[in-house]
Amino acid sequence: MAEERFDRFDFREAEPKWQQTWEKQQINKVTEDPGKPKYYALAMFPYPSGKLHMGHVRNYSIVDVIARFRRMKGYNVLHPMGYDSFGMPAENAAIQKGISPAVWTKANIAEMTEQLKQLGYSYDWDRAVYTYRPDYYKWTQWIFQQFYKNGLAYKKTAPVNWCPSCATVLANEQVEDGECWRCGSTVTKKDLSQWFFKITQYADELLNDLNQLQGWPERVRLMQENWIGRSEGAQLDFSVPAVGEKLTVYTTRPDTVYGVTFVVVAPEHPLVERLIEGGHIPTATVEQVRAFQEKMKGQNEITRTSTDTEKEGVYLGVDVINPFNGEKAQLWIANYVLMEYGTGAVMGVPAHDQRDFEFAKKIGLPIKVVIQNPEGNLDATTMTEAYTEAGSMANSGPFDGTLNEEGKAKVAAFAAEQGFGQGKVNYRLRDWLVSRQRAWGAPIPMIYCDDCGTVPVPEDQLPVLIPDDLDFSGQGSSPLARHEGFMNCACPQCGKAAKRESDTMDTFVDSSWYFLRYTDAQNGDQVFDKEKAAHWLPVDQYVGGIEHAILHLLYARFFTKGLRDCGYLTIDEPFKALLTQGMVCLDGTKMSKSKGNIVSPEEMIAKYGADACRLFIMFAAPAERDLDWTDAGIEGAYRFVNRFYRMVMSAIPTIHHARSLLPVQTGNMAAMMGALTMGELAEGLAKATTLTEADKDLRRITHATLKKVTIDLYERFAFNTAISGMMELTNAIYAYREKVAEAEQNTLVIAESIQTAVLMIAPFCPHLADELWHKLGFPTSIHLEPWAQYDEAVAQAQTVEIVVQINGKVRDRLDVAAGLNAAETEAAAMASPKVQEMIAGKQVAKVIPVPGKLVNIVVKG
RNA sequence: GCGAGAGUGGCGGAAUUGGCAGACGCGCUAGACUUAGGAUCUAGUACCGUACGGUGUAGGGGUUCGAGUCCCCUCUCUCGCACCA
Repeated sequence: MAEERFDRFDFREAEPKWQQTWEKQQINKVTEDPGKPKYYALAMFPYPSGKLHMGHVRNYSIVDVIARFRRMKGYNVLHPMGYDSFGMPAENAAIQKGISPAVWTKANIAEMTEQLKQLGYSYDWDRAVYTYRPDYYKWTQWIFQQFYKNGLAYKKTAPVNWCPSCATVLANEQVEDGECWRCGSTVTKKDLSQWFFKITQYADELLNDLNQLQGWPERVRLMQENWIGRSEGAQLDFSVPAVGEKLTVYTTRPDTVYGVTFVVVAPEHPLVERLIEGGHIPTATVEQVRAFQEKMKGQNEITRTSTDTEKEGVYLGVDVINPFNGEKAQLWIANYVLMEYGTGAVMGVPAHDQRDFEFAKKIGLPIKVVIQNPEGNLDATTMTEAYTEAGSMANSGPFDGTLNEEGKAKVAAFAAEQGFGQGKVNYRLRDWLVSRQRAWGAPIPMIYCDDCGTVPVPEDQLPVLIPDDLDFSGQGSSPLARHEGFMNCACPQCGKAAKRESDTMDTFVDSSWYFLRYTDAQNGDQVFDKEKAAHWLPVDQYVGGIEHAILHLLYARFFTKGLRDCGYLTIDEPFKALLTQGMVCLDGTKMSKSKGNIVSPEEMIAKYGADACRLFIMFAAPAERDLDWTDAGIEGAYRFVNRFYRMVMSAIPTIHHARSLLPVQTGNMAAMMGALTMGELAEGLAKATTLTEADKDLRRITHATLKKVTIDLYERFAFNTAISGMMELTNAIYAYREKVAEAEQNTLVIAESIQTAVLMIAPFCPHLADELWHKLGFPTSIHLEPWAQYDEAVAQAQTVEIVVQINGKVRDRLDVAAGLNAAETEAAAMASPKVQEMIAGKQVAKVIPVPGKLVNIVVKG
């Protein structure tokens, strides 16, 4: 017989063995089961860039632990995986290396799937989705058309963000500090006709429903709230006598409208052109205006819109009229007014807006106080900054004396009554620009016909396939636009020659609905079965990086609401709870290829095994926080895996011996193989009458640890403390077996503590756990076992140590019976001779007993 | 500038409800076992002090019998937004 390695968990042999066993037995396969509560655990699916990095390992380990734990707790768990596999890197590989994007993508997916399997994640691979495959993007295109039919997708010409390096447009959310989120190039503006999704239609709902998302981190909700940027105010029409038209301004402070001393429009405001065309602006000024416009164009958006940038502008030499009081106000253009927000025109109230104040001071424009402070001493001539606090309206005609907060609505109502304005809500959120001038994405399924206009590709002709003979030599327009066979088609309505849309969809469209497809991934006839979707959704726990706080999470929320309104979903929100995991760092900075500070999961798995890797990454830091990778740390996890293995292996003969003393019912496979079931153990221990103090202690620690770990995994996602609890239990088991004479050791107590420990470690180290479970004599996988039940009574200590403080300083420690009330606790403390000695001759002012914890005696003198 | 979060031993971190600060792990020290060990097991390890004891959770103040935890001020770091009218 071959020598069995006893001192170390042979992960090289055991991990692949168990992976194959699970796959063969299909233990991770899941279908709807009305007999069990459902649980949908989801990790953000990866882009197949090549190999897994530690960030992936962290993300997927967290979700796997949650999924495995929930399964053991009796839930029917949906735990899928897939690939967000359209996008630029594949196309760049095609351009640079001449490999087809599909081939490149497929190879990467194969490699990453292999690694995910090596890590022992419990995915139902039958549900995998691959966004680059026609069977997926067919439905991406189908959803586009549902949105089109329901008015949620439209085409318009607008100044859009353009990344010159990626040669494509970008959504607002994909511009970070004026730079392309992907390549970092400075983004410019271009006027183009592009497809948009009408996310702004849901602005209010997206904002309000954030309140429902109590399972989300506060800061993500806040980021979305800020991004949506709702503001309440009014639009007011100033008149421009020179051209006989209205100039509408947007303001959140209609209560200050009587304080307007100038009006500013964005340099690119159309009114400016009309004033120039009409000859209303002096020639010398026109030159200044043109120069100013040029200067603004040359400035990138960051500098122009930075708070630090000094305010500057040009007086157009034209006046506008305030409709409230008929007063004239100078019309200016200035750098700090943006065409994109509101109406591109603002009223200048220097007394009550800091920006206007600075501008007025610089230029020398008048300042007029119209909100008086409670002291009543606000004076335009002595002000050093704008007064933006509450007050009562002054110099404001019929509104004088009105509290300004009330005045806001009153002024807006008055404007509406008089026909020169109305209350208005504004959002920072823009519609989502989804067109991309790239080939490796889902083609937008639209056709342009000279006679019929824009015509959707009929549903039975979906998907619009990406040709596999694209020319990526990278010249001029996108490869799709250059592909004659793709571009030329017949109009579905009139049959005449027509052209296809050459743009593809933003890859964020693909990832906005992948979690819906998991509920029915192989459906060839529908996007998904409505009932299956209704069964699994919403996602119970979503886990991913904070970098998606706005982009992906906002888009997915929008898609959910959009598909609901198209009649395909019954939920309002896709992700009930969200956990944003921290980054994996090395030497204090995020691991990244460009910085070269990478620890490769591949090497770590090869050296320490998947279980040790998983354990370390879950132990080293709380899930939300950044984690510093250390070699010493994973060594520690590796040591613990082996220490745990030895603990169980050395106890197995004892446990099997205990089995032999008990009757075996026929057909009990586990019993025949020497195993004691958890039920038998509980029963046996309930009857046991000879438990020693050491036995009771170990049982108490076992049950207390089980309780702690259960709560940590169920309610807190405190994986690090769950693991530390298991380490403590391991230490306690070692100590018991070290300190209690062998003849005195209780086999049932040992078996209970050992088996409980193995069950608890199963979600973290699935291979180790199944190996040990098997060695203990169980014929079936531990991952099909129920989670152990803790006994509250056993977990409770019979005696507790209480601390006796005198004036807040610890002076004595007493062992007292558990469950004493306040008076009994106090009496126990006062009975201590040591305490009596220390308070002798002093006046006891007060005694504060805290049952089960401490007693504080306050003495004087 | 605004908003959010964080600051605890040599290091990662724990303290869940205001109640023994430093669990657990790393590192380090010593011992045992060993031909050997960078394996394993055992013990120790916040700081000052020989000790009795004292001091300690970024700094300062406050509430309380009692504060890492609550309140106020200050500092540092991280993230998000950044002239949004």
